[in-house]
Amino acid sequence: MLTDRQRMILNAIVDDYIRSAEPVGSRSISKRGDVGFSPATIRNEMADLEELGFLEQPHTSAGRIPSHKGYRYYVDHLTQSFSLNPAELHMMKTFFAEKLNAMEQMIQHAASILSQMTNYTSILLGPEVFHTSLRHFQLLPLHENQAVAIIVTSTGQVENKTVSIPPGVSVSDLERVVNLLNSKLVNVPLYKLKTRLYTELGQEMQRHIEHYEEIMSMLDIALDNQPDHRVYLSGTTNMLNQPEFKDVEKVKDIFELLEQTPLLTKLMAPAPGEQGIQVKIGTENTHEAISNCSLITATYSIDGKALGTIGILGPTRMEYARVIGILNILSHDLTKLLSHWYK
Amino acid sequence: MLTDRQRMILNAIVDDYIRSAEPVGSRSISKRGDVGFSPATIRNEMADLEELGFLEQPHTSAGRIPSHKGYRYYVDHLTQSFSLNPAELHMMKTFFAEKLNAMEQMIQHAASILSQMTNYTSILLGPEVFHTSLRHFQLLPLHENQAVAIIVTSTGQVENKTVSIPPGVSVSDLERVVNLLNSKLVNVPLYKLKTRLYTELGQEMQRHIEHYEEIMSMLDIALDNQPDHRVYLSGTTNMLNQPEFKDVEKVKDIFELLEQTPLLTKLMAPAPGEQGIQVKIGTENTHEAISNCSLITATYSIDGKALGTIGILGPTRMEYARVIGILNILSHDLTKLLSHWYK
DNA sequence: GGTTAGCACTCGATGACGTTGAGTGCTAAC
DNA sequence: GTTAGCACTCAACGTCATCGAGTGCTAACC
Repeated sequence: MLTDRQRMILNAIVDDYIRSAEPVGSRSISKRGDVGFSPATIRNEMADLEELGFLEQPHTSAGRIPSHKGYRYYVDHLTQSFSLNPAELHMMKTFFAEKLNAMEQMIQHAASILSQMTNYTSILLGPEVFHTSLRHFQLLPLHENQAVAIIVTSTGQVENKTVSIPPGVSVSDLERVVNLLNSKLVNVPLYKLKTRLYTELGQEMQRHIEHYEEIMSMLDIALDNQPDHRVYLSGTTNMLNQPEFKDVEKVKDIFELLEQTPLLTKLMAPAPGEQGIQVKIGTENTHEAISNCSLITATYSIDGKALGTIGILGPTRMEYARVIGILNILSHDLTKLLSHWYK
Repeated sequence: MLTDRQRMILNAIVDDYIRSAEPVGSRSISKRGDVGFSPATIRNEMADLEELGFLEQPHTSAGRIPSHKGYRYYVDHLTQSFSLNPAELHMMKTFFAEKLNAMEQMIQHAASILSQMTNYTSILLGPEVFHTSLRHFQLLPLHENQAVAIIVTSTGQVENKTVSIPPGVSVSDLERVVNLLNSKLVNVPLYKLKTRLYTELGQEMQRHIEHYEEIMSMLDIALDNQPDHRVYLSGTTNMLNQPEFKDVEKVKDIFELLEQTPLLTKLMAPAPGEQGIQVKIGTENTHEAISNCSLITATYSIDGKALGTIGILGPTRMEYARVIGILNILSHDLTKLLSHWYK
C-alpha cells in the first residue's frame, strides 16, 4: 500500500512528533539523517501521505502531524522491539522478587512502577471474579448483634463485610451455619455462590437451622461481593505534564473518567477472544473524554484464562514502542508470578 | 480593633470575592444593599482596611481582594452559622442510616459525600491505630506453604496479609498458635501487639510449640500492621473547576501532594490538644504547594480520644461558613456513629 | 465632622495591525 | 526521479490605541 520511502518518512514523522509534540516540517525530517532526501522530495511524499489520510495539517503553513490512521499504521508496523536499559530491568526484577506481598499490594505496586517507568497514567484491573472461587468463609461476631463476614478467595484475596446478626440467633447457630457453608461451598466460583446457597443448601438449612429466613437474608448480604473489578490507578498527575493537556478543560474530563470505576472497567475490558497487547488509538476508544488519548492494554492470565488487565493511558502521541515493550514484559511476568502463586 | 462599619465592609468583600473570584469594587459593595453607604465612603474604608493589611489590590485600578489576614479575620468572626437545605440534610441523614457498611466503605462514602456537597476536595484520615485493639486473629492456610493472616480490630476493620508457612510446621501447630494468641492477645492495642508477643508469649510458646523460631518470625510479619493512617480522597477533580487553578502548573503541585500519603497525614494532623474545627489559610499551611489553598479540618473521636481527621481542601477563596457548617455536622455524626459502633 | 458627588487618573483587558519566520506548494532546472 | 528556488500562507508575537472599571482626592453638603 505504501512505498518503502513513504513508510520511512511516516515513521520519522511519528517518531519526531512523539518526542516534540509539535508539527514536524520537511526540513527537520531531511536533517535527521536516516531519510536521505531533500526537503522538497519529502514535501512531495508528505503531500501524498496527507492525501492518503496518514497525516494531518493543523493549518496550511504548519508541519504535519500523524492522524489516527497514521498512528495506527505506525503501531501495526512497529518493528524494532523496545529494550529496557539495565536500571529499568533491575527495577522490574526487584519488583518481582517481593512476591510475599499480598496480591492487592502487589498490584498497586505494579501500577506505580508502570507509571514511573512510562511517565503516563497506569490503570490495572484486579483479577476477574469469574475465575476465583471460595476458599474459606468465616463469621466473626463483634457484638451481640453485629459480625464481620470474611471471604477468602482462591487467589488469596480477603473480602470482608459487616452484617447484622438477626435477633434470637445464637453464636452456636452461626457456627453451624459457617461449618455448613464451608463444607458445601468451598471451591465454588464466587459469582455462583448465591445461587448455590439457595439451590443446594436451602433445604438442608431449613431442616437443621432455626431462624432460617433471617439467616438467609443475612448471608445474602454477606456473600454479596461486588462483581466489578478493583481498579488501581497510578501516575494520574503525569497527564498534566503532557503539553496537549495544558488546557485544564481537557484534563478535567479525563480525570473525571478516571474516577469512575465502571466506565474504566468497560474501557479496559479486552475484546472477547483477544490475548496479548491491544492498542486503541484516539477515537477507537469508546469514550469521548479520551478521544485524544491512546490506551494500550495487556492481559495477564492463569492457565490461559484472562485474569485481569494492565493498561497505560497517554496522549495519542505516545511512545508506543517503549510502552508496548514494557507492558509485554510486565504482563508475562505477572502471569508467571500468579501461576506460581496460584499453583 | 476594627469599627463596626469596617467589619461589615470586610465581610461584604470577602463574601463577594468568594462567590465571584474577582476583585470587588466599592460600587458593587454599595449596591449590595446590606452596607448602606456610597461608593466613596466605602472607598475610604477600603483604603484604611488595605493599610491595616486586611485587603490587597492586584493592581492600582482594580478592586480589592482579601489578604490572608483578611480571611483569617473573616473566619475568626464568622457569626451566622451555616444551615443546610432540606435536600442536603436528607443526603447526610440517609448516609448515616446505612451504618451496616464496613467502616472502610463508610469512610470512603463519607469522603465522596463531602466532596459532592462542597465542590471541593475532601480528605479523610482513617482511625488511628493507637486506639484500636485486637479483637480476633486468624491464620488460614492457602497451600501447604502459604497462609493468610487475618486481624480483626476492635473497630471492625479487617487487615490481612499473606505469609509463608515455615517448612515442617503442621496445620495443627498453627491452630495451637492461633488459639494461644487469641486467648492472650485479645484487647491488646495493635501497636503493642508485637512487644507483647515477645514478652508474654515467648516463653510459653517456646515450651509448647515446635519450630518456635520460625513461627515467631512468621508472626512477626503477620502482625506487622502499617501504623500510618489510611487516606481517603474524593473530588480531587473539583480543584480543576476553580478559576484560580486554570493554570495547569499550579494544580500539578497540588495533585502531586495529594498522591503522597505521608505528607497529607502530616498536613492533616491536628495541632496537639486542639479539638473541633481548625482552619488553615494559605501560608499557614506548612506545604508550599497549597499556599494558595485553605484547609479546614475537623477531628472525630471516641470517648474524647481523637480517632481520625476529616478535611476539606479548596482555594483560599473558600466558602468558609458553609464548609465549617458541614464539617461540624459530619464530624459530630461520625463521632456519634463510631461511639455506637464501638460500644 | 462625617458623608457624598464629581472628576481626573490608572492600568489591565481587548482588539486592530504589522512583522516575523517556519513551513508549504509549485515550477523549472538538473 | 530528484532537487533548488521562490512566492505564498498563516500562527505567533509585539506594538499601539481604545475602553472601562475602579481608585484617590477635593470640595460641597448635611
